[in-house]
Amino acid sequence: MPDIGDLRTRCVLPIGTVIQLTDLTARQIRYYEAQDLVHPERTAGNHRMYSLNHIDTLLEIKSQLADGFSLADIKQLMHPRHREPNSDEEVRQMLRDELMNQSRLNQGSKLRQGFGFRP
Amino acid sequence: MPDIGDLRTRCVLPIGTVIQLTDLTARQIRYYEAQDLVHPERTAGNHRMYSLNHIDTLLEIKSQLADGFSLADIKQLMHPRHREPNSDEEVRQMLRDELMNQSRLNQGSKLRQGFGFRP
DNA sequence: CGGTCAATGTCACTTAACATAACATCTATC
DNA sequence: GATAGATGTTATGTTAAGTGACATTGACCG
Repeated sequence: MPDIGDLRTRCVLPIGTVIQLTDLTARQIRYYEAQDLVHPERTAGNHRMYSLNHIDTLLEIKSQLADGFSLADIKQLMHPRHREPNSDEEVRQMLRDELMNQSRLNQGSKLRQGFGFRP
Repeated sequence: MPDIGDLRTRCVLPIGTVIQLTDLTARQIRYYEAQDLVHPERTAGNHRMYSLNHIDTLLEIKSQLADGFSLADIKQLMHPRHREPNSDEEVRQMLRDELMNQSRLNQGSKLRQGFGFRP
């Protein structure tokens, strides 16, 4: 085995490869970066380079989007700064929800909807 | 974990990354390919793309070269076609030799030298 | 309904990365 | 000292990727 260091964190993948591995468009990938959801490194020539962990993140974003979350929501989930609008329990519920891949048929942002739990 | 398939065999690394990971020059990497020692895939635009297994191979070549083998030797070692000039035992000896990283101070091709074993 | 916003597509233009080919160089070996 | 193996260097062309502006689509909202 090569002495390559941590293969999951080393930024060795150009955006073209990321497109293949995630089935996202370059536009999407760059937009998610603009929204502060991924932070690829740059080459000396300013080209983005991604790690396998970045791939994971992007696939996670893709999955969350498919589940009806907005990018803002996802950002909240990834960096739980000061959880204002929802209680911790609600966040946990969201994560459980996501984990079980249920509730795929809603419209709009789940966080904005408040999960439809308050009677 | 993403459904990325076999990460060791998937050709996702451009030559620039290979240069970083192996500390070889582009010239060397392409030359080894011309000598039939590595066989990267190509993108639609004809750019070489390497897998982690290719990295292994290149590092192996680098190591063998450092041990005094010629590219022709290494090719023989990698594809033992019809072993003519040396007996099986000699080849095994070569491999043992390589494995123990001994005899680093010789000059010329080890195969051409005949290992200095015949009295 | 008309407007706004979020997410993405598309186009134009520029630069970095990579490809090939030819020639140069250095070092053993014959 | 000519030859062959391994690599450096340079020139030139093509592909991949960068940014920025504008268009589009679909929800939502007053």
